[in-house]
Amino acid sequence: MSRWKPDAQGRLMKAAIALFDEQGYEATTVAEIAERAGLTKRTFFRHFADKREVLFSGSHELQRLWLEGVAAAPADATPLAVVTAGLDPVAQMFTERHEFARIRAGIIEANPELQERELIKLQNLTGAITAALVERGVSANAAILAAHTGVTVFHVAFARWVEQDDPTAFRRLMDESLEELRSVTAA
Amino acid sequence: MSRWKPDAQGRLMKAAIALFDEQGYEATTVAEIAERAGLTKRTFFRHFADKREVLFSGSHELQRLWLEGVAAAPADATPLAVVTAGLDPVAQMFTERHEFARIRAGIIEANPELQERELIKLQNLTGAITAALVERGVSANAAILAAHTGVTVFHVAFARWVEQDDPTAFRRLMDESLEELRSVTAA
DNA sequence: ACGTGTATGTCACCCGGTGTCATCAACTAG
DNA sequence: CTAGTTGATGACACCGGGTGACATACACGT
Repeated sequence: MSRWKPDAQGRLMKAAIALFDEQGYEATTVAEIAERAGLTKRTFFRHFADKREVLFSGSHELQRLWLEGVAAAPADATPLAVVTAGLDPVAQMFTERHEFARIRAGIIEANPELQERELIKLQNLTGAITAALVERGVSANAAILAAHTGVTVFHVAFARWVEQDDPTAFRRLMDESLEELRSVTAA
Repeated sequence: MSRWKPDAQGRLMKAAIALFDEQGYEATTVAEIAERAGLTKRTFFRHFADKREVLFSGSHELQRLWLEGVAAAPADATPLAVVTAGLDPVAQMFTERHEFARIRAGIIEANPELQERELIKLQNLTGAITAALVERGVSANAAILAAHTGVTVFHVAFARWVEQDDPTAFRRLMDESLEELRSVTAA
């Protein structure tokens, strides 16, 4: 027996999401979240850098999966093909978590603070993908634009995916968005 | 004679930028900014929704100019051509403020909080351009992707522009970024 | 001269976030 | 078995961002 109940971080995340969903993000204090998890405010901030971060621990996993897909792309693939090679594992992960993603997206949509955090996570992701491309020998300019394009496709498709009911539609929605983007940018 | 010194908002902006540049964003308190402007903390928050916003009052002007350019685009232009029609007035405005833009960009680059705010301003801009396109009869999907593309081009070119010394290079850098993006997305 | 509107000041308050020290079970060394 | 160490947590004081409520004093129209 350990001294503390296990998985304090997970308890905090669950308590936070439940409270945000019940009564809203702003109306929920960190002390409330901690209390529901059987902990204190000070301990919350030992596990999460700030109140928003409790909703974004998954962004690391997203980045890891995407970069795995990038690393697995064939050596002769175009920069954009390398980026989109990351979409397969990503789609798979999200498909298994459609309901959770919807609840979380609803919370974020209602709060500009949380949208800001989401956007900077996507920008960090863009930066990581750019670095991976440069590592493969892609020029800095092409890398940054290919990464931006891929993340935009993900972002747009994600928004469409949470708005509809089919959990398996994510991969298809990303392909459609990419096709539409191609047709928009075609001179 | 009016009771108060004129342009309280402008004084607050100038005081804020000076202090952020001198001693950093985090190290500067709102009370300090207000004091340098001859006002109080409470009055600062009557002019700006929060501490970050004092650096972003220009985003409204950017959006206004861009949308003007969009409105002036020929009726038969492609969605992306409509979006990029906004880049002319935008480039002109920034060209006249290269030095200011550099200082401000330096402050923002040093602070994740400020980067978040910048990103959501760009997202708001994307939304406004999307709405303008839909208003012109463009489909929602094409509109959102064309707007994202245009804002990405602006964003990438802006970062390159503040890193070099020629104030007049902005328009050219945007054209180059757009060309690179086209070549990246070309199947 | 008298109300009305408006930008500001004052003050009290809440909450997010941090630094510091104490606590106490689990582990490890001897 | 005992003593020292480690590591997650609690307790507490504190700072700064942000807000609500009320007071103040000039400008302006009547």
